[in-house]
Amino acid sequence: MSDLEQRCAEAGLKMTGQRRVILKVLGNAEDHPSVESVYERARELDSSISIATVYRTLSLLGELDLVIRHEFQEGHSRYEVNSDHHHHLVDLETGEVVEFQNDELEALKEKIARDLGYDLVDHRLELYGKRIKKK
Amino acid sequence: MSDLEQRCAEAGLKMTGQRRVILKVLGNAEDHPSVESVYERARELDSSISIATVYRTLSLLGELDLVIRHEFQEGHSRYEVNSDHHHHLVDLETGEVVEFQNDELEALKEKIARDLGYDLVDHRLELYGKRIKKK
DNA sequence: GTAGCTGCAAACTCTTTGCAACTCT
DNA sequence: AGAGTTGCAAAGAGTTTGCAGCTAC
Repeated sequence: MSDLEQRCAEAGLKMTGQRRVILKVLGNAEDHPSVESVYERARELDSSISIATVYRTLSLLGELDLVIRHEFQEGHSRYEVNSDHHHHLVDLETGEVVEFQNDELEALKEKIARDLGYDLVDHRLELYGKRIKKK
Repeated sequence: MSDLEQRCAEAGLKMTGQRRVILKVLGNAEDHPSVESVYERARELDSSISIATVYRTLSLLGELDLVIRHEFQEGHSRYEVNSDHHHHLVDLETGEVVEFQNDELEALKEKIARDLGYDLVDHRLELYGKRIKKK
């Protein structure tokens, strides 16, 4: 049983065939797939799966904090398994997503929220850039 | 003629009654109104205005960089006039949006992008928090 | 005069939901 | 057995668009 399946079981979710497939797709993903992509990849493993189930499952997994839902400026959601905390830089030319992490940044945003009189609950930081061409 | 109207004219937009009304609503807004809010406020000034025109106008103004379109995690867009650069902290309990600016943060995100080999073109930073209760 | 703008309604995209059948525990 | 899950199709929210008439320039 995969780690994700384990955590779902602990949360009281029934481990159906469809869920196993979706968890497998998410676990194998090396990118940040859209709902549509998850659906397509899942269908390759079980062609009877419906997109409603994909939506329902991703939404459940999001509530359990097993996955993170992103809304990059594209008009739809993308998902990734919630492992280590990091942020994203989106390559505007290729759509590729680069992950990064920066402690100074983490401390700074906590401080900003506190100075404004708020407890930081969540945040969103995305950079959009173009690759510097080497000569 | 307002500054916004001036800039629209320079961009070659026809200054219709509807546009004047929408620009006035945006200029007077002290919050970050949704399309629906802009529509409602505009209708108080000209009850014949249609929501399609509001969408079309906001979209045009966005292309001209006269307004900024935000997609806070709410499922719809919000707009504000593009003046000084700043970021937003969204109060999760009231939906209120607090603006802030931080030079250290600006420098840091430039540095992060550069270190990853990218020229920073755009970015998005939003904090979501709850007001610290005073006893 | 005419290119551009408008209101209306229909269409579109992404997402959610009611329901009857099915399945994991 | 029974609560939870599924596929399907319909509905929902937010947004865009085709079209015929109108208006700023």
